[in-house]
Amino acid sequence: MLDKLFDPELISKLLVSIGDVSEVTGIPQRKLRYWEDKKIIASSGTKEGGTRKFDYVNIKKIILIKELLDEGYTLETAVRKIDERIKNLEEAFERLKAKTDTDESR
Amino acid sequence: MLDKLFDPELISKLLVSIGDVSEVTGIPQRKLRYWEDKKIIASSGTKEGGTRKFDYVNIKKIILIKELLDEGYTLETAVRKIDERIKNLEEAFERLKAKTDTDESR
DNA sequence: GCCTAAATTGTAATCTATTTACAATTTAGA
DNA sequence: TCTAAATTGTAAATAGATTACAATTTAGGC
Repeated sequence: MLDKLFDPELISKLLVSIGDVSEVTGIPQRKLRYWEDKKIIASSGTKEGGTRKFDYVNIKKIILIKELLDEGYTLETAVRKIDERIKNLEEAFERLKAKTDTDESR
Repeated sequence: MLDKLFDPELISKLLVSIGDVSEVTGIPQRKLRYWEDKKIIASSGTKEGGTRKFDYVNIKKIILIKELLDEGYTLETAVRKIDERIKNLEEAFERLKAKTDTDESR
């Protein structure tokens, strides 16, 4: 059944514009672009010459970075500290997506 | 902890543009606007005079409608048939959000 | 086949949202 | 006080979306 409460396949496809990410996270657009320039976060699904879109994992990452910045960490340190958590999140996501796939093909 | 794998609070705030919803679901933008006119789906977070944004539940709804249309149901029947499922989905979502709130304030 | 209502589609003109690329400014710590 | 990191400002151009008009297509009953 495709309508499990949280469908990881679908959630990972939800792409949010920079303006809306800015609203949700409280981080100014200009700063989000700067963080992307510095390869701290990545926008996805962006067509050549098109507009940035952020997915769930990257938005989560932005929120975590913000929390650590508010606690006084530098940007670099904040990123280093959440690195492991984000990696785990991504992996858990991939596992769930893979599981959904096999469930469906059964 | 704010970084549970699926954070319903965050997921419900992910707003997707009509163009991206169209890509994800395979339903043309024009048809999505028509469905909204007919009150079958709702766009949310749309500022006055701004652009439509669709949330997770409505995108899920669009996918379910599409499945039933492909099976040959009329639009009206399709909507009626998934009505209960969508209601359950919304309720489950609200329960999880409420739970997250209390968890955090503990 | 013909008729009707539902369902879908087309598109021009306009407006909103975002982009890039230049650079300037502010902040924190040695 | 000096330096590198971090952030911010903005103009001009482009991408993406809106509305509002209407036309067209489709399915089912007769």
